[in-house]
Amino acid sequence: MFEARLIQGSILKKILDAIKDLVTDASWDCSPNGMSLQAMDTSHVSLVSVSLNSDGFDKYRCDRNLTLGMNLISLSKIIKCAANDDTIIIKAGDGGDKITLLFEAQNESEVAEYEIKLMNLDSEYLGIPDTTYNVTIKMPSNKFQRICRDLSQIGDAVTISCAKDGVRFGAAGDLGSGSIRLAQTATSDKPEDSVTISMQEALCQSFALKYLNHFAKATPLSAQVTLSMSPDVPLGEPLLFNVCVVEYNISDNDDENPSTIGFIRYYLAPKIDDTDES
Amino acid sequence: MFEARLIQGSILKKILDAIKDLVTDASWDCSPNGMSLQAMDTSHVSLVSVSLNSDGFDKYRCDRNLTLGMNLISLSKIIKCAANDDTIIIKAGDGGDKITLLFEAQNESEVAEYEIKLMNLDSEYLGIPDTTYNVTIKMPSNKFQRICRDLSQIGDAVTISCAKDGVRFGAAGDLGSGSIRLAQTATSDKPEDSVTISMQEALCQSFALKYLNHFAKATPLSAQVTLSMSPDVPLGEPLLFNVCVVEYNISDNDDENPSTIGFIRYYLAPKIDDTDES
DNA sequence: CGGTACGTAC
DNA sequence: GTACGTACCG
Repeated sequence: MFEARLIQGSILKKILDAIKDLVTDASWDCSPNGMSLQAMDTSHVSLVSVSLNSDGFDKYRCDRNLTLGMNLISLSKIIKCAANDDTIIIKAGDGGDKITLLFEAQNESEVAEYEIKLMNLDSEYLGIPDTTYNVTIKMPSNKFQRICRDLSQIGDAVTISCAKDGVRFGAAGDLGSGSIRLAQTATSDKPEDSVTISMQEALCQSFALKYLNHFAKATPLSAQVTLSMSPDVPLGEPLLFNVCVVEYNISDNDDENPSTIGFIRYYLAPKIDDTDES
Repeated sequence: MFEARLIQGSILKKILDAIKDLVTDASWDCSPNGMSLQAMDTSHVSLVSVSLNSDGFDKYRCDRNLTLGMNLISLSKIIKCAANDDTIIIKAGDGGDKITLLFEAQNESEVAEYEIKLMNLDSEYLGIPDTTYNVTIKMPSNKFQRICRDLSQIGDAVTISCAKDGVRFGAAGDLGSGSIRLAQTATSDKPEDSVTISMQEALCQSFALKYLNHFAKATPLSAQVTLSMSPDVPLGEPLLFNVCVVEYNISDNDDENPSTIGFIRYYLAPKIDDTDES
């Protein structure tokens, strides 16, 4: 028996918006600690990881571990049937082949019930690197989204150059080139708008904007985004251990005392400057 | 060395929106007096002229005359990367093959820098007629845009009939016909909404709505538009000397004391009632 | 200026 | 049907 209740159902809508264009099928792993999902994107280039703590739910019960494989496009369609202010309840029986979603309106006079068929998905093991990142950039998520969108006009890849006092996002293409420089903000600035850089050594890496634009769809989840990177490791090291992590906290925003109930992390390998690729 | 600084960068965004669908490539002529651009539209039917006075900029320096040929679609893409409240700085070196655009955010902690490659464009001489127009109609620009859009539903051409007390815009087509009559407003009305007619003799001419709809994209630049025309000259006279001019002033709107910093003018020959054309 | 909504293009 | 860009509204 599994049951999870989230008063602020709009959080689930935002999570689905943030991953459904990247991953079509995935399994939610449910344990007494919470629900989580890991999956490669369709082109097997990036990796998405969602984690929701059990104590972030308004009610959470998980008698034994479950793996709920499903089509995320279908889940997204169903979740869109909930109003933004609905309470969402996810239910699953042990060993069942479906989950039930309940959408309760605030006045409780209306309840919608949807069922989604589950799928048996090959549970590919996803080795998420347990790396310590030397460079961490925390910045307004809408600014990050805007920068990625703007630079997509210029080229396919963004080059991120980071120093202690600021970070530069650059791109180049047929029509010219562009770059945006952000200075680290004073600590007195309000937290939402702050740009915070934490680093041991300078860094310069390139990433495919196509994926970053997909990641940036998580912007409604959090006012700030955290980019974590490490300078290039020596050639020959496996690429998976040298990635960029784009992380958004999932918070209960409507509450008077907002609390983080989980996170969504995207992992992307840097684009190697290889003249072979067009 | 050329440098022009415009605090209200949104003006440049509006100018590009007003011309990019009509002209793909064009040269900006920069002189100590200001920047200007003249170009025929892609189908060589209409003519666009943009002029920005040097004293309309917040800083302007032009050591020697420059011709900056560029793709306006590319320029428009880059300009879209500026926020509406950014300050835009245009820089060009003498004889360089690129210009630099700087977008400064209001808080100055963010600076974007874009470079656009320049092109060598054939500088076709554009004989802009130095005509005195006998009929001038000044009216709200949004009303003109709406009339052109509405009449496009009816037919391909608008017939403008003007008398001292008012003007009529008419069109006819397969599904029927339509016409809008505007009376000259009392002088007491507020300037933005006023309709002002100045003329020596009555006039009736037709114009292709396709082009007028393109011209009307300059509507965000100015609350009023001026249509200038002359009655038909005798047959046999060259058509270029008998055109309609659609003019929008370019103003610094946000300022407490708004000032005109330039204009955008569109020239279009009347559509001759010729049964040969379909 | 940010968010939502609509319309268009893929 | 989905995703993007544009337009309007708050």
